[in-house]
Amino acid sequence: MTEAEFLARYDPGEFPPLAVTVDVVALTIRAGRVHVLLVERGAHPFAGWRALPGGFVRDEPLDAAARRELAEETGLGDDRALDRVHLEQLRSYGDPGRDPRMRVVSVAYLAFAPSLPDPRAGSDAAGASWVPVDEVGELAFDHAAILADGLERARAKLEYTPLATAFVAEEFTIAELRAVYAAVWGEELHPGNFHRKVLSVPGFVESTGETAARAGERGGPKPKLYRAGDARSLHPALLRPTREDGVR
Amino acid sequence: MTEAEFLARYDPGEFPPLAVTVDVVALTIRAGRVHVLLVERGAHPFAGWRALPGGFVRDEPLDAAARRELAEETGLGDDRALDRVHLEQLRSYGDPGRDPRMRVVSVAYLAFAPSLPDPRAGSDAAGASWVPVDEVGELAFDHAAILADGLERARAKLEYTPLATAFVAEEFTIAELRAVYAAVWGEELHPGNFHRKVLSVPGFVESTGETAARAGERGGPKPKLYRAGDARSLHPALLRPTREDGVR
DNA sequence: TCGAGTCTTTCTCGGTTCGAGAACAACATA
DNA sequence: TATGTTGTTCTCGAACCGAGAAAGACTCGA
Repeated sequence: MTEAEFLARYDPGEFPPLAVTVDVVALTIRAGRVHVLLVERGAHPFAGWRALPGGFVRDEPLDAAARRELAEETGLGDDRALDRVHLEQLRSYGDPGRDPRMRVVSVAYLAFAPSLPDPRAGSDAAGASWVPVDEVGELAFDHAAILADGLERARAKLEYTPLATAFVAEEFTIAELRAVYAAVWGEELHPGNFHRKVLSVPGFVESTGETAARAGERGGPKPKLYRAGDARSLHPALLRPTREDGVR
Repeated sequence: MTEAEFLARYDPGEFPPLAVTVDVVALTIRAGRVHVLLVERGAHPFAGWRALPGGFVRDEPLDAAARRELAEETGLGDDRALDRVHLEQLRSYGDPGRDPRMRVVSVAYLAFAPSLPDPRAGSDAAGASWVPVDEVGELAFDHAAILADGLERARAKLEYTPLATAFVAEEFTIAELRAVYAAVWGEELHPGNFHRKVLSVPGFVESTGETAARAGERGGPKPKLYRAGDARSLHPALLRPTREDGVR
């Protein structure tokens, strides 16, 4: 049997019905707090509940599906702002029963974005909005668990990758970078030590040679400006302040 | 429309045909070299090629499917040895065209096992065997890329998790643990420094108080025995010997 | 305009960790 | 018994880290 013959005989119907979706955990930072993009579901199941943006996969790669869903829900489809969004696969969720309609395997993606404008509702969602992660209540399906996994992944990746630069504008100050770490880790960092570490890691940031036009709202000198370097991992790493021994 | 009404009207056929499989990257260490479990495909497509063990997902959680496939391909279905295998999700692969038959989304799993016996071929595979990873040639589908991703994940997880203990027996020596690191990272480690670091990380290993009955084949004192501790991450981490700056 | 407070940036200091090397005893093999 | 190998412990200097502080530069309110 040749490959062509096999293809002709192949019957997709022999597999039980099963759908694949992508769900996107899109994170950004506003006013020093981590926010996640949520939509309000208009259709059953979980009508009226809030959920992660997502939808069924079409004839496209998985990451293209994730980017498409993100563009639709933010209403930034044609905007160049989405090009700067860092997108990576989180993991897949496929427990039977996680969707009451049928077996649905969802490939979750994690997106990191600089501060984006408020979304306009796309066609799929009754409404979309950025919600502070500590004010997110119950979510549809198992989306609360997916969000928790995404946040933990983000916290971990700050340690050993230059991920924080995805949350700030193209040019940024060390203090803005420190604010990203403080928001995601939920604790303040020593400004002096943070400054020393960031500048000592090769390829993390590079100086633009320029200085911000204005200082912070409450005073201080005009900070220097930096842009992201070419490093893809941080050596040495920027470790989180010591966790209690119990966590391990 | 109530939830029940919605379920009754729901038509799974409106989605394009699509299949979900699990593929398993099962790693073990034999004679100081990393091996991966491969099967020889008996059916089209890629008949005669080697591939990762895997198959279609049934009415079961994804990780249960991965464990089932692993049991079938190793022929260790009833054996208690599989309980000691560490299994975790790697990531999903779903590019259109990765399977010539139809759209197939594969959820890849990564398994770490102490030295297992040679597999007996299961029903799905013409033959299964442990192959040194540096002797693996071309593989069916995109399995070579999946294997590469799995190896990179394994290398990274050795740094900050007690994963290495999954490759050794329940009781082990520090030297055996060091051999795991040497095999996965592909370079020798300083015995003295490794010893100091492993014992200094809280919860990595705990002493059994006993000593091995015999020394190594080529001499040396009888080493002390340890078992895995209760830590789920290593603080401080066991960092890889410095990579070149170019890699970053 | 002046003073108080804030913030960036740089420096110091002591404790901890790390890599490299060495010492020593226990053991296997020839 | 002689020789080589290995597990374990130790030393030493360099690098790194957390905490604290100092010096300016700046904003805001009095």
